[in-house]
Amino acid sequence: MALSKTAYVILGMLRKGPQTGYEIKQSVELSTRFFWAASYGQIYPELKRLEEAGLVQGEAQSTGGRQRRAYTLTPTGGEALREWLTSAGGMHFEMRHEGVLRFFFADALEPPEQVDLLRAIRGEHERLREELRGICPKAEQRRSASGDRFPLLTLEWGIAYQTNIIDWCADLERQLSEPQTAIKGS
Amino acid sequence: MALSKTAYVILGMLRKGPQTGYEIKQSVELSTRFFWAASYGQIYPELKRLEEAGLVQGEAQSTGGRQRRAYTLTPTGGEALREWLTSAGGMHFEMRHEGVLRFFFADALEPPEQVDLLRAIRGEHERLREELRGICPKAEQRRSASGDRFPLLTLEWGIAYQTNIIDWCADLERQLSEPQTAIKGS
DNA sequence: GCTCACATGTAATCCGTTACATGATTCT
DNA sequence: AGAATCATGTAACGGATTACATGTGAGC
Repeated sequence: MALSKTAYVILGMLRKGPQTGYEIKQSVELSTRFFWAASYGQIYPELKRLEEAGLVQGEAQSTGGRQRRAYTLTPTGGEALREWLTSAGGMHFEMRHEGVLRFFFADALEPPEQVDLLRAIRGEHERLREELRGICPKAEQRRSASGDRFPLLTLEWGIAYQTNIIDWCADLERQLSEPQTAIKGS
Repeated sequence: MALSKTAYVILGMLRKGPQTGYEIKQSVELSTRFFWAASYGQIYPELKRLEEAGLVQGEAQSTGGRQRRAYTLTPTGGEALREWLTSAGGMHFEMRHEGVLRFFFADALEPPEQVDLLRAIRGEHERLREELRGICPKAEQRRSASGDRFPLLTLEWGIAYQTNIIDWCADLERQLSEPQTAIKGS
């Protein structure tokens, strides 16, 4: 019964206490989305499957009319999570970056257009970095409250990662703006 | 008639001259794969679609018995490529990184296991970096031959990118190995 | 009364990988 | 003769997004 990575996202999110599908989605948006996204179309069906498999336990919380179903991690689910976290072997790694892809073909553009492209890439990563920085206070609060520093560490990694791409763009923008000098590789 | 990003990969690869599906796949493996992968299951059907749309022109090269069909970029195809390269608006950006995802949940692990995880992540990125470095000579040759420096620049970006993750892991491995000291965020 | 956030879910669709099937040519 | 590489393609499957459908509760 191999689980999808997204199933582990759910198990991981539930390890600190019961959550509804809606809340899991919110957590994902505030944290893992930058290195592992998940949509409602995955989360709700996956919760059902995990319940059938006995890894989570759902309970309807009928607080009046509004339907709400919170899921708890079962001991079996906790074991599955731990097993995944400690398992060896190739971890999924994938990147799809249209900006870099375009830049790869930038030979087909005029120099000013090449610089425009870099500026556009940089702009998107700057926006993303701001988004991440906006999340920081929340992550810091949670860290103080729960003592779990890992969400904050991954967030800071994300910010550093964005900064690297931004700097790369800025460097190349400068180099490509001065066409007289021979441009070396690095 | 909106084209998929992978269609643009094909158009881009063909802009330097005719290539077969097989050759396109090889080019992808040596270059764009690290920021935009493509499989035979996409390339061959896409070539057919692009031919029907008049963006590429296929020609059978029956050099004996072995079947071989090389595709050429048509003027319309070249325009489509240029239009994409210069178009504004949100570029696709996606990352799925199981290592970082696991680290996000590393609170559920014992400190030594946390360090093991970081080592495993670092190991994979070191292997990837070696792979990229292995490709460098070829990219440098091509650059000298064609004068197109962009493939080499993206390759160097990839190497720098891997290095950043490797350094991040190494830093954290050191920090987490000394549990006595209070560990700050950055 | 209206809008926004809460809340759950499904169906259509897209994108992409993997595995399979087939066969020719070249190199050892 | 056999292995590796060249070469093309399809079918099954899996993973994920998007759009849609539905309704409650709280605040303005």
